[in-house]
Amino acid sequence: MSNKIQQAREQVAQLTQQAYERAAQAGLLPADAQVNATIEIPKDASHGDYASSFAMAGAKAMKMAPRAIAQIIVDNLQLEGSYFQKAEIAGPGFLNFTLGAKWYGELLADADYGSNTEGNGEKVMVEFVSANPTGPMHMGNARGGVLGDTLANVLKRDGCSAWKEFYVNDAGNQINKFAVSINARYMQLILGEENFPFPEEGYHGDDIRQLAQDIYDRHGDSWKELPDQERLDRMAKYGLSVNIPRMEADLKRYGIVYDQWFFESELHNSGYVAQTVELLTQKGWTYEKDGALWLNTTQLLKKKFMAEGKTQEQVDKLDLKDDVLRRANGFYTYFAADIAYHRNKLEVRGFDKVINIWGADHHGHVARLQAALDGLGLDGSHRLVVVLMQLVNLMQDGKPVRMSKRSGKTIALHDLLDEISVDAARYFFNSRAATTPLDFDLDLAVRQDGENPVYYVQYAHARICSLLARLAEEGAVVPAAETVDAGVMTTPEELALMKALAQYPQEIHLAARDYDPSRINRYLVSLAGDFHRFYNACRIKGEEPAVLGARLKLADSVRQVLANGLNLLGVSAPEKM
RNA sequence: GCGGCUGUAGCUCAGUUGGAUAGAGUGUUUGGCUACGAACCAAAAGGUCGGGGGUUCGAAUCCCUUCAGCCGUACCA
Repeated sequence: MSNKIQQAREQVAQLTQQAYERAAQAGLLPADAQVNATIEIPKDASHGDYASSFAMAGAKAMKMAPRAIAQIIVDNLQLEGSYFQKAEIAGPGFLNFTLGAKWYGELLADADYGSNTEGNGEKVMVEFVSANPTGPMHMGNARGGVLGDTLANVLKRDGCSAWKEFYVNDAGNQINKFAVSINARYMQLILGEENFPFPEEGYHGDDIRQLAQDIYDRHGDSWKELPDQERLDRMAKYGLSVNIPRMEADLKRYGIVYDQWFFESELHNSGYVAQTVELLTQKGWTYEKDGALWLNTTQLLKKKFMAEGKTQEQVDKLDLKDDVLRRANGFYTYFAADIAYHRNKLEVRGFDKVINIWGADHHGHVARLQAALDGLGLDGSHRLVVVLMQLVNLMQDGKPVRMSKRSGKTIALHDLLDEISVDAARYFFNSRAATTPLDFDLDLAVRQDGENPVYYVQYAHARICSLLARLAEEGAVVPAAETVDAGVMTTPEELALMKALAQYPQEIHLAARDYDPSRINRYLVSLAGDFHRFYNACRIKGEEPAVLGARLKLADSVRQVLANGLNLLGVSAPEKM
């Protein structure tokens, strides 16, 4: 659907400018005044549909009172053939424009709801969840999952080419801890719990015991005699072979299917991490100290911040530190692998932009990763976008429940989905902008009633489907758009509903632009509300044919937008409830 | 110290480029189905937009300052 909101806005600017030029030519207003007018949609419908600040903004340049300017503009406006039926002066000098039948007619005639072209086919990757494969996914992953999945959907509808990716951290210390933990449980099975100490830093969850039990069931105590390193390698390999498909299945159940699962281990095994670090060295960004290889992050960050407009003084005040890329023991750090991974995204796979959904506790790593990519000449400062997601507070009985992976007391995603519907979970986790903490009320979440706003939206959809079906039985079908006269719909409820429909493409664009898919939730609730009010105020059945047809068309358009919007969120649009 | 996020109605939160009387849900109070779905709608009540300065025709929004809460500042990932 073309963006009717933008079109009307542009026309207000155009009409106003033309009126000004006409008046200037007639000597009524000073010529060649540069006026920077804003055009907005008034909150109060009695102020018209669009308001221009032209007269107020031009008062200084023209040395005239705003209302006097406004009067001359209105006198010289030519609205024939435009989207508008009238323009009035109000308040300190606002020019208030009211939409007419032409605009509403085009709106209903445009059937493709929500396919923008603003994204210009930009190749974008959204990497999200990327949970450690050492245990079940938790509430934070549940939020990040919806956020990333929905954002990618929104970007697609805005005209980008969006790719969904999961980065599997199957290398490094966490995996080592994972192996050591399984190993300890395995040895305890054989030797008895008291005869083999469980490592202080290990994972304490029951899932680790289960993995050890599985290994014991299959192989008995035959792994006990293996050399330590080989036994640990086998433990890790087995654990990952169970956990990764399990994560994939849990996410699929949650409505999330990735384009690619990318393994960190491949970056190491192929030598790409080493090669990337070597490249940084060639560019002069590294140095050796205490046996380790360091990245000169301080310099890179200073360069980045200065380029962003910070002063030397501000930059000097910052508490910056360099980072280790290769440890004294010869192993590469996670940071080194992350640089290589993002180089792969931008350089090897050629994404124009990469978006990462990260927990807010990782915010300290954003600037340094961008700076490292800058150091590679990849412009990470602009091409890497990190959406920092505030953590989820699990609430029960009005009190926060502390989560800790170490103690094993986490609420897993699959447990959550046993309690509440996927629809409710997906809607709930997308109900707030990523930057605000989310309180997840367990008591509320388990309720599957009207408390959750998702039902309000779904109900509107089901209501329309039912309505259309009922009328179809009586021979009243949705008319073709070109036969509909939108001008017969004049009640405030009908006008408000049509304007709400027109807002959809704009919402998609803003959600994409701000990386904030939670806008879609709020929009859908608002649209559903506009529909319910319309439904309550305007009857369809039994009305005269022109009105019946127009309202039927309107209801069907709302149904389509609700269905499209819910689909973006990964929430079902039921025809019956 | 330095840095990030947050502070708006009793509660949970919206608030596009600065705009007109700061909104919605929920909760409270009161109404509306012999009607196309009442999982709905309508009305009332509820505010020092954390505090203080500044910029201007005009500030929840921009700038400065200050207070409070959460988080980060590893040769962990």
